[in-house]
Amino acid sequence: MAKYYCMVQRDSRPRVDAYESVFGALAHAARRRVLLTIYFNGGSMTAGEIAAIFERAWPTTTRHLQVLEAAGLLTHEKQGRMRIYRIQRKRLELVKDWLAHFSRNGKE
Amino acid sequence: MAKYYCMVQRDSRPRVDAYESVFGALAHAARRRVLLTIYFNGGSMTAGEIAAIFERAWPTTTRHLQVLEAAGLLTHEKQGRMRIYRIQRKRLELVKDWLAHFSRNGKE
DNA sequence: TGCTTATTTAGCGGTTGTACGAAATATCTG
DNA sequence: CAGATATTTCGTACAACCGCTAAATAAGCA
Repeated sequence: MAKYYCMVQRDSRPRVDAYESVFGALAHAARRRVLLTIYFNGGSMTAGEIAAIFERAWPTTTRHLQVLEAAGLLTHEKQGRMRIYRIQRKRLELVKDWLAHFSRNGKE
Repeated sequence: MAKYYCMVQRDSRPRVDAYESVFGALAHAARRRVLLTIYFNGGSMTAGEIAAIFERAWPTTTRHLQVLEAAGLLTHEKQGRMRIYRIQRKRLELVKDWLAHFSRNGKE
């Protein structure tokens, strides 16, 4: 009866949850597009600018923005009655970190 | 009335669909764990070995394997009555490719 | 104050995803 | 062939997700 590496991460729970929320957020095409759109428009946009670009109803976009923010991929600040969403590129590195598991040098 | 980059990818549909399936597959913790587990066990494992490690019922794991395979992250071959799943590391580079959009040099 | 603009919250159908147990398929073994 | 092993397919129940409309909140403006 052979033994296998199980890849359960018992500790570092915050990191596990972080993967969960980040990968979850990136799982939807609209949310990936939101990130790209904000990024290519200089890193920040108001909710209205974002919502105007997408076909969905505004509340739908709001929801996506919230998912992205919960994942730490966006932050927002108020400016008057507008909310400015700013991309957190650093957070995307979590994905890169996860991918790095598969690039141990020494393996083909 | 300002104009914004919209980030709609009208062409290259296969690539868009590929993102969809790959990010979708990675959105579930169990599937991410399957990939890591197979990778750290040498790149391939039988369905039974994989199913034995996870708490879920076997049919559930089968489904996850199918999702991963549909995304191109795994392939399988039959060997007798066993099915050997093999990781396709190359496919993970799609994720890296997508991330690369956010690392234009010249930007802070 | 009352009207407009900006944006979110609430609530509700519809679709999709997840997990399970039972049954089916396929292969090996005696 | 009969039985055991390996794995998937099927059918179902439940939860999560998505998108919508209507209503609420909040800020700016006359």
